Amino acid sequence: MILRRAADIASRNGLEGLSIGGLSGELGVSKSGLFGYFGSKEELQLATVRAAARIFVTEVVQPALSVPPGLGRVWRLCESWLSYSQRRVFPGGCFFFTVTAEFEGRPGRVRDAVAAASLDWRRLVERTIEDARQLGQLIESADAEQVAFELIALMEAANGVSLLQDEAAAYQRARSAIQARLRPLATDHTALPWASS
Amino acid sequence: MILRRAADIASRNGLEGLSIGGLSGELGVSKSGLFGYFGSKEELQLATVRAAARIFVTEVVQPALSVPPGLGRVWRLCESWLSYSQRRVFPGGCFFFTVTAEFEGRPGRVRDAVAAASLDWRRLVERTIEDARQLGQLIESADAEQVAFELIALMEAANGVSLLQDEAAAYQRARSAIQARLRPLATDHTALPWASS
DNA sequence: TCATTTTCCGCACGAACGTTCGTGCTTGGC
DNA sequence: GCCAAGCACGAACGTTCGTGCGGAAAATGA
Repeated sequence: MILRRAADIASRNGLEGLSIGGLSGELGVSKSGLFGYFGSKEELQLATVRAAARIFVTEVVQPALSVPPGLGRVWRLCESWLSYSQRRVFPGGCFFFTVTAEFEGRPGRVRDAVAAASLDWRRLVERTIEDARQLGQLIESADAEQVAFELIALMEAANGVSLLQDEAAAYQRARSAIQARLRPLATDHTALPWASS
Repeated sequence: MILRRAADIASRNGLEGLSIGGLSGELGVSKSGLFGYFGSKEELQLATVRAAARIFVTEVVQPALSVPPGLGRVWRLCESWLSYSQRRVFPGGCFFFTVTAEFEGRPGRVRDAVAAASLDWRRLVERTIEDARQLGQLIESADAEQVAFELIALMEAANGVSLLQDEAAAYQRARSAIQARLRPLATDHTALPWASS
């Protein structure tokens, strides 16, 4: 798809750095032809965000849904996110990390779309943790929103550090920090999901 | 200073979104006059990074250096960073958060400067933690690099979340997460630095 | 086969970008 | 008082941006 390439570029240069002329040149089509597909640059940006969200779901969310709810799914969600970032599914690391930082300052429809996607992701992590708690796999007092905030923080930091100072150890740091955060919350310490891998 | 305004703009729109024409317009000077100061846009960007680093030192590092080394200084460092972000010293939140995400993808002198500043900051946090450990205020097994990675992750996440979904609670989340991370590392639980405030 | 519709390309426009140039105005040293 | 030097200005350069228009090519339906 055209939008796949657009998301690749945007993950590196941001959605403003994504130019219609540059994109059409890379794809070997005319600028006006590509422009006609979307009608405006903003629409191209919005379509790119949607396309990136679909890829994100395929790469991160769906693998986690293949394991049953509980602590195992929480861990798998983190693991598939880290893998998605580390494998450079987008060449500039996590698409939403780049684009979120780019638009957090200014208003507009693109910012709203990015914020909505980011919120969806956080809610998903929260719900996955809350499910694990209600299944009795996490202690009663576990605060899903707080834990989700912290896990996402660790994952995004690994993405950022590994990209800026290409330090692959960042991912291992995130992994062990996540395990250390979840371990005291688990009710059954003999069945920690990462012990088997 | 001219560069103060430049850093403000860049914290919102990035260093590429910082245009010479736009900046000169806001300052009421001519485009070519402002251009003459720097000679190129890249030089303006580099000067802006240096200016932002000076502001960062004043706002974050120096307040922490006013308290003696140890766990108290570690906490103060985190607290002044969160305050610096929350008070919007730069209107777009932490300057380096925005600019780091912008340049992590591509090469060049600006990226190197940003990466160096980011690394300096991480090293400072690591050293501050390591000092606390060697002073006996943290347990022997405390891993300064790992802890620094996690604390920075939490702080930056608070910055990002509060900007994108203007959710001020993010800062409180980061604060309590940092405390929870440091608490089991402290040797003297009766003198935790945040208990007094 | 022909008419109609859709797709996409070439081209051009205006605006904004970074950059250069020539020229006055200010100012400090003799 | 004068001259040299340095600033800051307006104008213009070439490029690239997003965007609109008209026509060729291709696809579609009868």
